[in-house]
Amino acid sequence: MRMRVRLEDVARAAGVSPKTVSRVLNDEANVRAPTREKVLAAMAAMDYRPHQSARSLASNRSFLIATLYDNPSSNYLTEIQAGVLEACDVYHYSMMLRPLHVSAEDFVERVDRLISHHRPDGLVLTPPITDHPGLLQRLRERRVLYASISPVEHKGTIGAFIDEPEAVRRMMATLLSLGHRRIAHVIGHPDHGASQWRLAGYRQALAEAGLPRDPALEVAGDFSFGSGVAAARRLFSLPRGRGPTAVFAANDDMAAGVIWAAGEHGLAVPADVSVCGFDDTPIARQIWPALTTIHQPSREMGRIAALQLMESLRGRGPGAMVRAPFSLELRESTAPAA
Amino acid sequence: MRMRVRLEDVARAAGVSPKTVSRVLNDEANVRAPTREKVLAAMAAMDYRPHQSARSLASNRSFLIATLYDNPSSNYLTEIQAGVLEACDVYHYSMMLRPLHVSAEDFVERVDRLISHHRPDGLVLTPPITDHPGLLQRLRERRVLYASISPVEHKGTIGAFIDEPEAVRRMMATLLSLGHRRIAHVIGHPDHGASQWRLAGYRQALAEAGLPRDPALEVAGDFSFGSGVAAARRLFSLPRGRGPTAVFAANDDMAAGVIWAAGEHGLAVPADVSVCGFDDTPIARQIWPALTTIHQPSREMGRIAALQLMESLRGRGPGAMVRAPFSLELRESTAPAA
DNA sequence: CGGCAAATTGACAGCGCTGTCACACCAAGG
DNA sequence: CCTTGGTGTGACAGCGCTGTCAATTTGCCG
Repeated sequence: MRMRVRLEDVARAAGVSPKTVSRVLNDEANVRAPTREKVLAAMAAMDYRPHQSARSLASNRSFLIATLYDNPSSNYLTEIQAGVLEACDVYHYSMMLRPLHVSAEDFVERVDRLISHHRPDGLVLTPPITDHPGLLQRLRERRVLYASISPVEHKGTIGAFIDEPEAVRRMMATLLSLGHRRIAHVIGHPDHGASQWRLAGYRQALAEAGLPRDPALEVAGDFSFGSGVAAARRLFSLPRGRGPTAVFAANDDMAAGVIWAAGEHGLAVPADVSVCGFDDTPIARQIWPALTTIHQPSREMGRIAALQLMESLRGRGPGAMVRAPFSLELRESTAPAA
Repeated sequence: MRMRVRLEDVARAAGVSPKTVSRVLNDEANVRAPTREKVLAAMAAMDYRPHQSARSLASNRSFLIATLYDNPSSNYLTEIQAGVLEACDVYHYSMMLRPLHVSAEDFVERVDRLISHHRPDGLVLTPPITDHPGLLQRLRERRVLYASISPVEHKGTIGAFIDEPEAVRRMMATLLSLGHRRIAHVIGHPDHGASQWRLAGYRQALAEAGLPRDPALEVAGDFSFGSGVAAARRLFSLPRGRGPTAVFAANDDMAAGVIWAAGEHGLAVPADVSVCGFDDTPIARQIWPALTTIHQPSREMGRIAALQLMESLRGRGPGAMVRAPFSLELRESTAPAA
């Protein structure tokens, strides 16, 4: 096998110094156009591939970003991940993935070790890691740049989000307009900001519609399928007339659990009870009946967050917190109240 | 912020040469126990973290493995991925992920570029990439080590697999013992070895049971939920008495599609038709009724494959193709034939 | 105790690239 | 004509670690 082509070889071929090739490679200013052309031509002709480790060592950058998550929903995460990878492709970065447990004793320390070990140039944080005060503080101390997806606090943070309160309002309006009056809510994992927004939105919508709030209809979950099943069992065991005619679950996995439990209890969806979710992960279309839900452009959000991160790494402006559009997907799991 | 601790600093503190610290770091032979202790103590005391890029540059290793996939099933992949990450943790490797399209013109070239760019020490291949002759040849040419998960050809390859023919046999035996005689099969993606095994196993089981083979009951799919729906629509449209009483789908996603289509056609599962899948991905428990399926320990297989890879990278033996255990999960989607 | 092989340790030169700074060159102004 | 200041390019010294090979120490034998 041929020896690898090094920057020095390109320099020789182009008749310039290695440093000039380095300049072209890094897209630096102050290289005359003809020189740049010559170098680019030589690179192409020799099929030059820079050695990342050497670049990292010399320049103290890693061309690596790490995506941190602690999320039981593999569907959601796969989407985010795909978006981040798309963005990495554009900027010739690579990505590493890191599953974590926010509630673990050594959570911050683990991230710390990750940073020391792999020295990523930046991080992409996903909920609920976006909202861990201890971690955020540590990152600021270490001057590690990060982008957040759907964080609770937008100020001073770059990343992507959707207008959650508005989305919840739309979902509740839909259920109310179908004539539902006894609407239950399956609450998400308490560590997630999204759980708060969705619960608050649910309560506010009831209040605005002049409906009473029934504590029996607010059931705790943790975003997992199983917790949806458990919550639904409680709801469907309520005495006649006190149970819900519609269930708004804080995410799709739990909504799927609710539908599963409905089957178990001999309830037909949507004839006996309407069910809706949130996020529009693939499972929303893979269950029967297909789930009415809020479509959250997770992949796009991953892409945007990573782009913001890499642009601010490159020093191209400070980056921003970008609002992504959501949509309400009306499918077969909801129907007019009986 | 303190300057980073370098190997040289540890050497000074331990009173040995940098090279000796390097030896300890790399777990090399020929370091006396007391020396090793001293060095380890100094490392711990100073919280030393080696600089990966420097290691890579000097030793021409990257401590990186790449997992390549082209698989529509995010559940399956998430599991594999988790297993590979577990193994990476043990050996202090990192992993990168690469989605690809085997059928793309430039498939091999893309992998080639990936290798030149990131110089992973090894690859983990997942189906159907495990069986792309062009790629395998290229990898051998470039002397890139790889581990395969469920490849068609085991010879000369390291990785993990399950005894597919035996698993299919068990599944078919179960359906037959429930009294089913008209059993349909939804075939997987033609590029995947698993599709061949599962189809062959299905046919063989019918033959051994003395049942006729009905081409109308063998329907093509591609492992996706949607293809399961499409296949089932065809099956459920067969004239009375010619349709199946049980459907064996080549994976869970398609089985979920079949159940979805059953709902659409007003067929009850399992009262009117039994359905079973293969893989036991999370969706198997998240639909109603829960899916009878073959549990494939995907996570474990990912872990094993990555371990085999890293052990052979370390020169600890040649690595092996390891058989992982499967199990039949009897759930609610199957029942005796009507 | 000398002598030899094996085990252990260290000196040194890079790995392939970029930061720093010096130098060469040019246009405009005095 | 010589400055001045900006722009473009190159020389050189590392970045932090490991491979090579030589030097030293150790263990063991007669």
